[in-house]
Amino acid sequence: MISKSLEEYLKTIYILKIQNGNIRVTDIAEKMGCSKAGVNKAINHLKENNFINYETYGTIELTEQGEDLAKKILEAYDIVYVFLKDVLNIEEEKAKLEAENIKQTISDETLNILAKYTHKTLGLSSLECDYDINKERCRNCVRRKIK
Amino acid sequence: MISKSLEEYLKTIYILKIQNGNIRVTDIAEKMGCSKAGVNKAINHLKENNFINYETYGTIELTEQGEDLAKKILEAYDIVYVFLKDVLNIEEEKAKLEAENIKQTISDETLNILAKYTHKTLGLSSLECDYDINKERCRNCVRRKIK
DNA sequence: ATATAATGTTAACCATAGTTAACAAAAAGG
DNA sequence: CCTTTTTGTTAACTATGGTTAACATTATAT
Repeated sequence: MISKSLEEYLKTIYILKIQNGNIRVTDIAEKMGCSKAGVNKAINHLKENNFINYETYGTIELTEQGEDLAKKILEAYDIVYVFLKDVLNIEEEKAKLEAENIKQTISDETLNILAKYTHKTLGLSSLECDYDINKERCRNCVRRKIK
Repeated sequence: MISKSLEEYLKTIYILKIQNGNIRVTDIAEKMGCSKAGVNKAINHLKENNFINYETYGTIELTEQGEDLAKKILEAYDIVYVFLKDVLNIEEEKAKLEAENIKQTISDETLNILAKYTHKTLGLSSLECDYDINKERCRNCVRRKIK
């Protein structure tokens, strides 16, 4: 298990790789509002734990394990975000900020239940929701709608 | 602002004072599953921040500020707990554990919204819910039911 | 090609939040 | 009342997760 702090770095790396293709320590530091030294430490921890490949002064590449975890972190974020925004009707920007924090303290089981609850509440109850964060995505899940 | 860790100590002190009347470092350490040395450090921080009165080898007393915050922390816990248990139908013990964690990352505003949502969802929609964690409790709020 | 700028790394430091082990004080029992 | 036990405190240490400042490396521009 990796810390929530390192998960945030991993998530940022994943997002930046999709957005920018390449990825530099400076980009991560800017995006996360922290020092390059902090990023350097984090990526070395991520490397030790086999979530990224990295050699000093080299390029940052996610391993399969790293990509899987990054996706899972984003899934967790989305589940909480949609619940806050569409079920509780919390304003978008506030919901984003809040989802970022809340997702870090929710268990996988509760996330699954919350995803199903949101799905049902938003009027998709005729469709069977088989969402499981650790397995395949539910093809009909409300989450797909915001992608 | 006090850390989430110190809030947990404060909450435990408040609960133990209600349950046991008096309160000792050892009680807190047992309840929280940590060392007495850890408790000692925590109560000194709480003292510095005016949440408790304490002199070395003396008795621990909550200040007004301390009692207010402890109550607020318990309110936050209850809001999340009831939502998890009665809205999401999560099993009681799991809901307790989870509420303990989740409450630490939710803002006051979102807690207020969640309390109102739970209230409405559990079929109390004919009653006006004016719950605000920083003000008076809603007299008709679902939260009152579990007390 | 080389000076300069941008980027990345490392060392030394800080705060939080805990630990164990040794010690001090208070309470309890005989 | 004095010994033992319980309780509380302190010092030294650990880990995480940051920081700044100095330095190293790489990239860029002329």
